[in-house]
Amino acid sequence: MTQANWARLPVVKSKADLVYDSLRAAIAEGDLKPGERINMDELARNLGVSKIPIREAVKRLEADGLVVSRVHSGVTVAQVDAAEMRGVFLAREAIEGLVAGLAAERITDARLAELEAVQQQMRGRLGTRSFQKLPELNSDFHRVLAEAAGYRVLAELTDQLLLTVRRHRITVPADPENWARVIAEHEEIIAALRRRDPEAAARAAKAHISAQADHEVADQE
Amino acid sequence: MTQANWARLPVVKSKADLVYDSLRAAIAEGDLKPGERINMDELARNLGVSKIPIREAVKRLEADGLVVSRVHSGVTVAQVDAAEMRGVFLAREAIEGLVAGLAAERITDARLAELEAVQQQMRGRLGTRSFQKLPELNSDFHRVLAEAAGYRVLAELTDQLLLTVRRHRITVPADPENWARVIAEHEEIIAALRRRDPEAAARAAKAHISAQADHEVADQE
DNA sequence: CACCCCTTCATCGTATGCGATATGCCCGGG
DNA sequence: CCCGGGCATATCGCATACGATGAAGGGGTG
Repeated sequence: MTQANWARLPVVKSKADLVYDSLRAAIAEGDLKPGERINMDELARNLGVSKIPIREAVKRLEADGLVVSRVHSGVTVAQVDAAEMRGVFLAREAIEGLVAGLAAERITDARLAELEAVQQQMRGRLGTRSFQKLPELNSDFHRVLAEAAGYRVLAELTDQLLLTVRRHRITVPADPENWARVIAEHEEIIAALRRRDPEAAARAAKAHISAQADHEVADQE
Repeated sequence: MTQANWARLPVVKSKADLVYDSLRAAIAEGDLKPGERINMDELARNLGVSKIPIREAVKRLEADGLVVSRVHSGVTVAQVDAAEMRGVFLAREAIEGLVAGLAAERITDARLAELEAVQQQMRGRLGTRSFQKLPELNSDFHRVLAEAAGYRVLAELTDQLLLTVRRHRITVPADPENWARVIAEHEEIIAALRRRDPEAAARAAKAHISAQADHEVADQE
């Protein structure tokens, strides 16, 4: 039964998988910006592979909603619609509230330590004002939390939604004060997890997402 | 800004898209059962196309989590892990509660009529005991409801989660009494929507998913 | 001078073919 | 009788090549 899970982690990665990982990371990091054109032939030449692995990677990205392709007119990185962001945050609030409640019930000490390690790194990065690593660490925090909830599907949903938020956030400049608030709210979630208090954890997680939503989409209307 | 949305509905469908639709439908209907092997060469011969469109379709299905592929050892329809189903239902409860609440605030009369039409069809199918169309209609119901919430992302999440449930449900025989309960609970959701009562709609939707979860995963442990 | 059509080009979509590799069977040894 | 190694085969992964189609620019005409 766990076999199906391991099967999704291919031991040997095909070239298409490597291209997929590369492009996905580039989109997540903002190296490929929304609306930017992707030329498949050029990409194939640059990476030293043929178009086929490129096409397969692009198809997967399209299924993920990260790129859009119009026939015979190129592939572009998907736009993040500001109006949709509100829906994304609402979904995150629902899912991460659920996740935090479940995690409080069943989180192991090892995973709690892992979460605290991520939190510690975020504090360090904030202290040295090296902000560029913070989005990745923030993703790690939410991913570890979601994994602690015990259901793979919840981790996947969390990852998927947070990626959209990261892509949207690229369009706005870094804001140190916001990161300080994020880290403080993460601390509250961790505190509730330490007490194994599902109700408080869910409340803290929902408040965290809600506050972030206010920060990111309030000025859009 | 809405352009990006329309771009995801390609006007002209490539062969890869047709193969994708075909396979996805076959998996949803249960014609391709979990664990079943998919031979790409054979599929290419049967459909009269080369392997390339097949491969691209399979890559998209893999991104959707509907198939798993191990290198040089074939592609199989993904197993639906019974333990994961509990997580899927928890996620659905969170998302569809949110969806129903939003829908109650902003549903149009036209869309409400659409929802009632689906409900009417389900009643008809139950009356004539033609159960095989009910899963599809049930998907329609939840899809229309999610679209009424106004955020594309919520509709996509709903669709994705419900597809997993449908695939799991294939493994168990049809149960007329269960469909009667489903339809009754749908009616309660519709009633709350008619009154434009977000709180009641959310409560009814959550109760609906929760009851279904009890029905489908209770006997698994 | 403006508009339209036609040609040209760039880019996508797909077929074919070959190399790589995991799987399963068969045979020999313990 | 059971187990391990080697070979045949099926299947996948990728490169090359060609056809199809939308986009853009230039020239001609009203």
